[in-house]
Amino acid sequence: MSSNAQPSLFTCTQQSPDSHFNSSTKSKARLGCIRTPHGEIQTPAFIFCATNGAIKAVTAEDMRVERTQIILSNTFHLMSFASHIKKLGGLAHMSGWGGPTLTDSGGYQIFSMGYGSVAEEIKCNRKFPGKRPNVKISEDGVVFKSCISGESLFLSPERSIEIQEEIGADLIVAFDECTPYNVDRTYTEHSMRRSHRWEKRSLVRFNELEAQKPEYALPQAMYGIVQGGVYEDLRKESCDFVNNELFFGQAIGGSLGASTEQMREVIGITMQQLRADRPTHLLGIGRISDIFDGVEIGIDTFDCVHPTRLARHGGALVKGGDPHAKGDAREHINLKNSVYVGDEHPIEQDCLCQTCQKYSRGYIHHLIKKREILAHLLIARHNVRFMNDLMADVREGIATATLPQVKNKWLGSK
RNA sequence: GGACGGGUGGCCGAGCGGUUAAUGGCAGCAGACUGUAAAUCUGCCGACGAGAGUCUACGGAGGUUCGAAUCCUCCCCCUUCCA
Repeated sequence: MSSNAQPSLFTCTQQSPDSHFNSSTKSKARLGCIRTPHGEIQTPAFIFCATNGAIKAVTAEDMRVERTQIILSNTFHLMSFASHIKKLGGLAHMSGWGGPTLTDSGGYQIFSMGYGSVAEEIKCNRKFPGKRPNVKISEDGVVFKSCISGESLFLSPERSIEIQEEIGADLIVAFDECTPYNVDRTYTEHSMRRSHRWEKRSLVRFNELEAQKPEYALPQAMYGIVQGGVYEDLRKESCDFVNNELFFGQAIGGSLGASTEQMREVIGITMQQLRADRPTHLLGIGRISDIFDGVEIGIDTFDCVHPTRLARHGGALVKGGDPHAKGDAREHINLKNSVYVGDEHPIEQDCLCQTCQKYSRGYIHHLIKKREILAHLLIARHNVRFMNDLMADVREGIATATLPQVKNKWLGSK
């Protein structure tokens, strides 16, 4: 390991030229580079979720082969293992990945551990108000009752940062609470202010730990998080907070609303307020269309479980969406569907992933039906490459002012 | 030849007088999935019908009963045990 590693650095290498995304909106898409002790990330980039320190169903080697730049793991899921990770050489080394990594702070679990179904609560109108018997939040921090083991776990800003220091990711995230959609404004406001206080404490602890680090230890860099739910004034207040604290980067978190339209609106408002000299991450978002929306307003990085989870459920991402989809257009094909029986074509004819080089849809369909694990590996691998190629194309589109054409290629002209 | 236990929808398997077109599971057919409690979850799944609904169904044939997959009789198959 390098003994004199430089701290992480973000440079914006190209602000979008005067390419107009549509007649009325100027694109704020930009190219950048995040240099970390474990390597560089060309942005816009997609970050894959390796929650437990592993991408589900894809080896680190295969992630690399399929042109992955960075992966993300989770403080909450790794907290009881963190000291061992340090002994094992840190997240990047231990996992065989070796490249740039990021850890999320565990703030999302304050939310997800509280509610059974994450997706329903974060954006949909759940019929009943959320009650969270498994999570107790106080000013000090959060006690989680693990629904798996039943044990009580405690996370605070200081604890989260200490754990993230042990895990050793290049990029770490301040401890916050991801606010649900279905809470009132008062809750969102109080939660946001508490998250701000927590983020300050995160920063204090982070700076202490960085200052104490021995020569050989790799420096880390911290992201602040913007909260405020769907409320414009709260988002602004939160942006002001993040802008004024000494974070390396900034992430947009919390509930982004109940619909794609609302999400665009919330992110749009937020991006108008955030400073432009820091790398900006959009937490938890990763549909193809959402990525274009985000890139257009200047988001640099995204992370999402969608590509890898979808793969395990039989969904393979395809350019232009599913030609067989009956209802709403969707961005993937469902290889479980019987139309793929005996289909000799690869998932995508022009895809260069290892799966598409060798395996047919018909074979993968068969593997899914027989519940062979290999199905997960093959589809996940394709989806990983798909996202990486998408982002590479997006970067190319920004560089050559052809982003609208790139968007059309990946989303179809519908 | 005798005794015992069985034969239920594509398969396995509950039910043992009415609320049963018939619990479950598997298989099948779809859908969902956005800082991973997720190799998960949801719906459909006898036939015809868009639907209301109408048929046909628990080995076969009779019978008892207002009413039978469930009780009785005979027959046909199968398991195990005894000769």
